[in-house]
Amino acid sequence: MNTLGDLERSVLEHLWAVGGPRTATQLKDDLADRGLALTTVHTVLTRLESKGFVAHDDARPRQFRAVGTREEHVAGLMHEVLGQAGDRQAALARFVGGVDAAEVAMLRELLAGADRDRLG
Amino acid sequence: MNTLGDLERSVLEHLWAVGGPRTATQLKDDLADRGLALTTVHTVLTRLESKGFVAHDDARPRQFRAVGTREEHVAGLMHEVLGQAGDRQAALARFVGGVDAAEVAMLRELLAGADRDRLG
DNA sequence: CGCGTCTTCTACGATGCGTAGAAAAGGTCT
DNA sequence: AGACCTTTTCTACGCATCGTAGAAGACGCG
Repeated sequence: MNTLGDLERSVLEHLWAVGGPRTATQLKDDLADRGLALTTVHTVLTRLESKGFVAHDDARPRQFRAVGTREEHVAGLMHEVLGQAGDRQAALARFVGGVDAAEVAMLRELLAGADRDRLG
Repeated sequence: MNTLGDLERSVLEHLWAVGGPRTATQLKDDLADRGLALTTVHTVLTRLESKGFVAHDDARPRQFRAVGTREEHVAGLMHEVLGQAGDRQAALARFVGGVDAAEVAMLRELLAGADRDRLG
């Protein structure tokens, strides 16, 4: 499944947070606390790209951007994880047993909405 | 987060499937298609144990068993993944958008049940 | 006590990731 | 055009994890 290193995750999350394209130099500065070399940022971006999380254009200072949103990614991972369960319903039952009240309320709303959609 | 290798996963899933304790020799035979050496099975069990997925007693042929169920594990992972979302509700919304109708029905039941519990 | 089994210790090769230098490619300024 | 700086790519090293298992030690049975 997914497997991102710490640095890969940091870079990707920064791109998600920024929401737009970013050059390697900008990213290096954005993550200045890490004190990374520019080439390190490039390597990580290349790896993220080969994993399908990032894309770049061919403008001269390359513009890198995240493919998809953080929430899409998380939802996708959740489905992937759920797929590992033998008994999906049992796993879902345990899962909802651990979400907080506000989220339960929201889920109920969403599910009701899904019904309305389905029933026209 | 989680990070199990292929073999570790196979062994753990077998233990989940079996549901009870199993010796290293039994496991080696259970996974005979892999053609593993007994020591390999032991190594993997030891690693799974150090990760908290397996426990053994101190009977003479050691009995290894899974700690927790597969569904608990999956539910735990789902929470872990959800915790990575910036906007949990958005992630949940996307997530439920991708579960099938039968599961949606079950979720609605579960959530209604949660309400009944909460309201006494 | 001696032998077979079970358990632990140690290790090696492959892969993934953080990290970055070296080199190549491309633009800029005079 | 030539020299120079920035950007991009190539290559690599060190470390951790994992599949894999040999070697050696601990244990129980005949």
